[in-house]
Amino acid sequence: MMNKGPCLVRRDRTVLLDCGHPEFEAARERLPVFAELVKSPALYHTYRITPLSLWNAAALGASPEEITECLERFSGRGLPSGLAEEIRLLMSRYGRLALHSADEGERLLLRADSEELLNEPEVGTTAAACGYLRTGQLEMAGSAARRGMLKQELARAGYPVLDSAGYHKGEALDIRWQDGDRSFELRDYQREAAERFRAFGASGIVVLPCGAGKTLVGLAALEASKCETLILTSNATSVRQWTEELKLRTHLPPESVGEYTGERRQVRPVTVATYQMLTHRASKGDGFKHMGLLGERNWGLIVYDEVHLLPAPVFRATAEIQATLRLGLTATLVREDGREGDVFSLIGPKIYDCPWKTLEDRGWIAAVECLEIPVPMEPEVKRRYLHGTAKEKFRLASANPAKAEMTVRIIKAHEGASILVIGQYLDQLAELAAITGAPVITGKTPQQARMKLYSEFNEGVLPVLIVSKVANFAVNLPDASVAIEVSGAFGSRQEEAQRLGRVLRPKRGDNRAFFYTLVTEDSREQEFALRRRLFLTEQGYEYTVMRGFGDESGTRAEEPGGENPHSKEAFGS
DNA sequence: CACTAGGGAA
DNA sequence: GCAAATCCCTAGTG
Repeated sequence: MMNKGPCLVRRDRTVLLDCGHPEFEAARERLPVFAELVKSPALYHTYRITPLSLWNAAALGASPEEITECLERFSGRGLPSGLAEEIRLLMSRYGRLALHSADEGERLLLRADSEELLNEPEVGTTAAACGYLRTGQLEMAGSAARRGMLKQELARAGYPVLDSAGYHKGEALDIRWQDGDRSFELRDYQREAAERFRAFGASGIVVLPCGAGKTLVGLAALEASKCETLILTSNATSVRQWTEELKLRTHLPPESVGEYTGERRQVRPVTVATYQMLTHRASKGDGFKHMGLLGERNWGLIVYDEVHLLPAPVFRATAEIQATLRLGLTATLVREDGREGDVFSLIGPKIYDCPWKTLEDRGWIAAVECLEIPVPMEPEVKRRYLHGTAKEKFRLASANPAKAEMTVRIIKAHEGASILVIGQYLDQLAELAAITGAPVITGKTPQQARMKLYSEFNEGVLPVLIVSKVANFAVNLPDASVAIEVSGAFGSRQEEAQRLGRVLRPKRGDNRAFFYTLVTEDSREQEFALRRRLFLTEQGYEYTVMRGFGDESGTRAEEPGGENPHSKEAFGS
């Protein structure tokens, strides 16, 4: 089909990548810089170049020429007519409109680099709808209060705005690293990310994999900004982690660090709160009781941890406080609700990301082998499957009882390793527990019982632990060297990334880990399984399909010391 | 007053 | 387009 390069570039800004081509790897590394992976069946990956993916590339300093050259090289031929021009046009929009401050910050000026740009109906009417009026050939002016709204609406209309309106100072805070701890140093990529934030002198998002130490990047941002800071994160455990890191790594006195949660309401120079705290309301029609926290002190910086989880009301509130410096942290900038554009406009562009494989090459995270194990249905299950509705089909395939036996085989093959079994349905997990004898942790498991199981698992006393969706949230869940995914949500890319993250911590010895995903053969589960792994595929993870796992018996890896290399023979083929 | 169970929200 | 988990608040209990 393709005679030259690995890519077929189409006029609609999609790119087909041939997975069998010798230059596949090279192309796979370059494409994510400016395109998003949307489909990845076995033979061809489909990428899409969107305005947003181009703007993020532009924010990171890429030029349209580089992108066009890259596409030409990988397609081995010229691009469809007009495509290069379109890429140049879309990308050039980033930076052509800029916001500046005037009148001591009361009003803002929207400046364009050409008169035609302001004359574009999309630009003029959108800005006018935000209350911005023409004040000159190249200029419109309006209220600073509409700063977020203006950026959001213009970006939606296809015209991103470079925000150079600056930030208010915020209350100064004397924050320095705890220098008693000589062993502690930022890793090169953490320093680079923090440096980028400082160099930008503006808001933005840092993307790093699970376990790569995003918290430290956040602390470095605090240290660089030296102002009172509000940190927003996803859950109570994470709040606790932030406050502990703050006390451990910086010389801030404990009374300067506060937690604002259901348990305690401390508003201190550095305050950590949950998103749910901010968005809580007594009942549907009521107002948000705690959104006032955003203006409670003179915050100079707001850190949005797990920014991909940012709820809609916090978006709205964030639109109103655009004069406060913002740092977003996340492992996966993808959202399942399609609001990536609002993250871009209201928090900021991506200012740093590091491909997972790069961290793997440098040994900061484990090298994970991803294996897909097809599991057939027993005739009785198959019969019920064929008669079910679409929804029942997914449920039946996900909870396929034959997965239990397969799970047991995989556990056997990895004797001596720490193994997490992760699933979505409580009854399925209970059944697995009955068969394997391993304990289950679900949302109902009290915190104390969780801690006890965690530490047993950590010490290696407990080899197998079965976990429900708690694995998606629990930041303190111990690391494992093998994860077995037995079922998952409707194609959630984030969930897959989070679960893989459970085995990413570097391993002693050869630094290898295993991620198994059990998928029922000839079922609806397959399509969702493919969707789930899009983000990881984009990051360069390949899932090897392995049929009839463990059929040839007698191959078992055993090693003293717990961390065995899970001998290759056991995974032949 | 401290603690827990249960409801509502997203 | 589903099930499960989370968090916050309140009412009930001892």
